[in-house]
Amino acid sequence: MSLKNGTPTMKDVAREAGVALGTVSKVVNGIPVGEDYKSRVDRAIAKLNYQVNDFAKSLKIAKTLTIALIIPNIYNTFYSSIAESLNMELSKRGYRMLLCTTDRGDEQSIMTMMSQNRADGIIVLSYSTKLDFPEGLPVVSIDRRFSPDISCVSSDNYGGGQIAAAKLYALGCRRLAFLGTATDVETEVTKRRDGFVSYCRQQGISFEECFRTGADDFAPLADFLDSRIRRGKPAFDGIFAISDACGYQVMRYLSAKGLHVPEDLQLIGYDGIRKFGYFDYFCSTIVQPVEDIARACVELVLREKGTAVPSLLCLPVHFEEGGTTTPQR
Amino acid sequence: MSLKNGTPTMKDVAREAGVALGTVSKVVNGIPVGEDYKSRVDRAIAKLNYQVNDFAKSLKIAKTLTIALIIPNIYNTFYSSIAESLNMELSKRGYRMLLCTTDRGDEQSIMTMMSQNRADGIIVLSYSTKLDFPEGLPVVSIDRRFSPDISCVSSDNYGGGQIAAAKLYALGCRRLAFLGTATDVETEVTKRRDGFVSYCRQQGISFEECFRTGADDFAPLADFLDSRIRRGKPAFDGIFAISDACGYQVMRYLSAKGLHVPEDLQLIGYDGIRKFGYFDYFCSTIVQPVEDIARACVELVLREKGTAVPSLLCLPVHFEEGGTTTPQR
DNA sequence: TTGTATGCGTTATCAG
DNA sequence: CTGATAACGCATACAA
Repeated sequence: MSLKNGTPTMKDVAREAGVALGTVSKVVNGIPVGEDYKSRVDRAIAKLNYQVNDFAKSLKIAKTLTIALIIPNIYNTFYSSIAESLNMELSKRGYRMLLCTTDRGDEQSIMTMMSQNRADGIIVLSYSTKLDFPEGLPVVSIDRRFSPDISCVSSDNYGGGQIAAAKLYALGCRRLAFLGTATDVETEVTKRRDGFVSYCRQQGISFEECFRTGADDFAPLADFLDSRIRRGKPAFDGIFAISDACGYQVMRYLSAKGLHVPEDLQLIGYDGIRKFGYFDYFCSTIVQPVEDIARACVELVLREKGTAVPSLLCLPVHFEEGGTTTPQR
Repeated sequence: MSLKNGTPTMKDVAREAGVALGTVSKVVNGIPVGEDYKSRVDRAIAKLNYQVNDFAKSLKIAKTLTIALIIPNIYNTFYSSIAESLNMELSKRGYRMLLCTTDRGDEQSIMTMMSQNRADGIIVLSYSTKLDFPEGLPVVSIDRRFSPDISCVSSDNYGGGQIAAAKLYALGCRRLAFLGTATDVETEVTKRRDGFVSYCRQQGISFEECFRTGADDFAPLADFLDSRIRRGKPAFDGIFAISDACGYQVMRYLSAKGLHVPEDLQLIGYDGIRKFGYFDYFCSTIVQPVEDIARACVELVLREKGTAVPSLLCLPVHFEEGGTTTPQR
């Protein structure tokens, strides 16, 4: 008989099993106890359908069993897939995820909020203005290096850029273009360009590049594309866009100009975003290993204090055909 | 000076303010205390940057301050926008959201999990097999009526169907088609068809309909479309698809067949999903009021026990042009 | 109105 | 190895 509201407590289990409270706690936490004791406790737990109260536990061990995820939003398909994978990985380990979106609201108040007693660690994916983190809280960042002692997890942006260039070249493109975003904050994402440029230089491939200032500022790219289109023919035959979203905008613009992809020129994006989250890709793309990234973040943020952590962890990417490149042979 | 780990407790505040512990608690919870007492406590709170420990509070008041969201996944753009809005609305009221995705994992174990002591209420958006909810826990459902005493919030599916039919008709379509999904579980979503059919009948518009068995079963629709295309011309000039995702699949199929949208036929979907979550719509669509739905869900699930709740709450939708209908004048 | 004491469900300490 | 018992931080009935 459970005492009051129906949820059995450890005390109930102890009484049911005829053992002391501490013994139950030990069994629950996997601390060795006598064989017969253990089985009796196990039976009582099963009978009462007992489950530990996370709140009491948290209070006692001074851990929240919660990891905060700071992310711009969750409706952008890339962010949401990251969030989903993180959530799964965390709950698999008995942690909950506290979702903090920053698009509408100041990030700093969020930081102070969780510095108090709401999270045991922070996973942050944010390209926005500088934020400083609460002392002593493990922080793992995605795609951005805040400081040497804050682990950063990202896809292999540099390698991805190389792959994109190599792919375009292999598909017959000889004059390439990189369309990117010139952010005010330095992130790993810029390495996509570096890898691309590196490959082009190394192989002696001619290329151009153009940058916009943000995701909502397409004008520079439009001007650039305009200036490179003569008599309906573009000055290049292969484009590497810094993201699928950027690539999509480019495609839309090109098609408005009467150009056809991939016939007139081929295009590769980055991220691996699918329509509706699970249909076809928006464009041929360098796919980020979202699940691996999530797993790495969780492992790092849950790491024992004191163990050495890498300052940067790059996970491999791969190319996926998505209709904006000519399928090979 | 905070005692041990740096986080000040109520006791610290009491000592700092020179009042009793209970007084601090009262101030924090807005219970009237003497004016001078209150100001002293407030000052101490500010000085120490005190913040209540949610876990201790939860333990004491036997509430988790947590609402569970049960949803198939979070990468589908519609689901993720719902999740984001719910999260914002909940955190605005001091609640956290516990995200439970059901796509990969059994839903029932989730239910029992939260019946124990993890959530004060449940918001569920799931079309999957029957699930029974823990006793005494407030449950609000989206798009599906589990039982008369479980509030259901949805967009005005019936009205949306009518709007779609009316719109197509107003745009000159005279032979319509409805493409839907025949689910095994009855949901509010089916009313999209009902509203559509109702309008057609009422106006004497001829129409056909075809159903698939699930989102991953496009074959029936393909067969249907095939059989209705003669010499490159479809037997109808307007399509209402039960969702944007369905509409997108249809568009893709039609374009593979050499048909042009909206020239050869016009198409309206449902949901209001944008590419990448914030670009243009995939198709002309009936837009769901996601934020309103979220707000309604939160209000209902947080409602005081005993207050009467509606068994069904329909929120208005509206049409948005998305390139698959001919823009009006 | 203010202060005190008790207990929420756990874990951890320490004596048997 | 086991079993009482003392916190953890807070809210609240109860006493002052």
